[in-house]
Amino acid sequence: MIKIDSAILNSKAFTSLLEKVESLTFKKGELILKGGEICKYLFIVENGLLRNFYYDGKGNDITHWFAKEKMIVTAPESFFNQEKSFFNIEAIEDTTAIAISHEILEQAFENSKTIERFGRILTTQIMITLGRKIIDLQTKNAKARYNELIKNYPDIFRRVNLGHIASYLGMTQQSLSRIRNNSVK
Amino acid sequence: MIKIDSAILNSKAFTSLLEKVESLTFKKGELILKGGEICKYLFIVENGLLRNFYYDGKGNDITHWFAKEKMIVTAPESFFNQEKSFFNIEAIEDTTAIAISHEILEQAFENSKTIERFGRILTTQIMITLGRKIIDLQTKNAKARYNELIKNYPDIFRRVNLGHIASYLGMTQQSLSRIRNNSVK
DNA sequence: TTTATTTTTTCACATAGGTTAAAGATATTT
DNA sequence: AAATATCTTTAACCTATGTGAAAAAATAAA
Repeated sequence: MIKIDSAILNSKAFTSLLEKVESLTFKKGELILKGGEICKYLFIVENGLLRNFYYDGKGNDITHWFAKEKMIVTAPESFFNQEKSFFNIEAIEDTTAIAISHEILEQAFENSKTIERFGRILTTQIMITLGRKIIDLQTKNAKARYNELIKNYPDIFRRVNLGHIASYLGMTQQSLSRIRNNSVK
Repeated sequence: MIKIDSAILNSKAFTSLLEKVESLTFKKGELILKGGEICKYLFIVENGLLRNFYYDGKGNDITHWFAKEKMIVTAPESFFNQEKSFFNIEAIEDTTAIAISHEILEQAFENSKTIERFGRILTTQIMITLGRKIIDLQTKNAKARYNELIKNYPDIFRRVNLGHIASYLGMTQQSLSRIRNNSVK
């Protein structure tokens, strides 16, 4: 979950990039990108909520990433390398999002050092976030991971159903329910 | 575990960056960066093997990242943001590594679009790799994660002790041993 | 407001992998 | 080559979390 700084969103280079892009709308429940397709867009959510998730076709649905207002989401390996996507993206709420196409973004990277720099810093922060998540999965138990999320992103619990949150936290929905209610230490 | 493409290593922009940096040597077992310190360098291993690991002070030692020849390693959040490090770095073998300081790299980012671009692409690939690892931890059992590593990086097993590999794979050393020997499905 | 649908909780039971401790191996130092 | 230190395996036991199924609650639709 990566929020884009307003200073950047309002920068000259960025606003001129945004002039070239479309804003798309999605209905709640809509599947925006299906695994196996090539991801055309990187989205910046204006309003609503998107989630990126892995689905293995056998019932494993793992939320990888939520994106609410001002947050960014895509299927990274697919969008940046223009290969078949490992992830899916869906709208959890009715959503409008700025959709930056691969072509437009690559042009922007070519033409603007500021944008290139912004891209580098953004991916660096995501890299850091994901690295922490790996360590959390390996060192914290389910209860501690839950507490961490509720501390840092309490609003997510109001907007997303618990099944998605559970998989994001690396546990089953039943475990999350058990943690929330029963007194799991 | 991210390998740097030779074409990039040999590019003009990169070789001119490399003229400005030092090559450091470390003895096997040497702690290069201790959690809590600020990470000065991003390393590109020339010879030997480094590992980045998390240590919580209570016996949890989690290998996060191995770097052998031509691979890159640092403590990302510390190096890029110049804040106290969450991770440690140590030499697993006698190692020589190109050590690019934060200052030099930031200058290079400023002065060279090629380097800035390289940085962006590199962090993008790391982001993708870490994203996959999260899904693997959540969907694959210990045995499957082991098989994956031995398929993709068989040499790591020859050079690194099993305790480090086990924590990299998100399991205890005893579990790894059980998987290797007993017939765990 | 009734009916249908989706989400959340509950519960009994199963199990992968953790824990603790010790014994074997292997490597390193004296 | 003994002695010491480090690494790996083994084994018995334990527990956090998964599984499967159902009930309860909430939400949406008719």
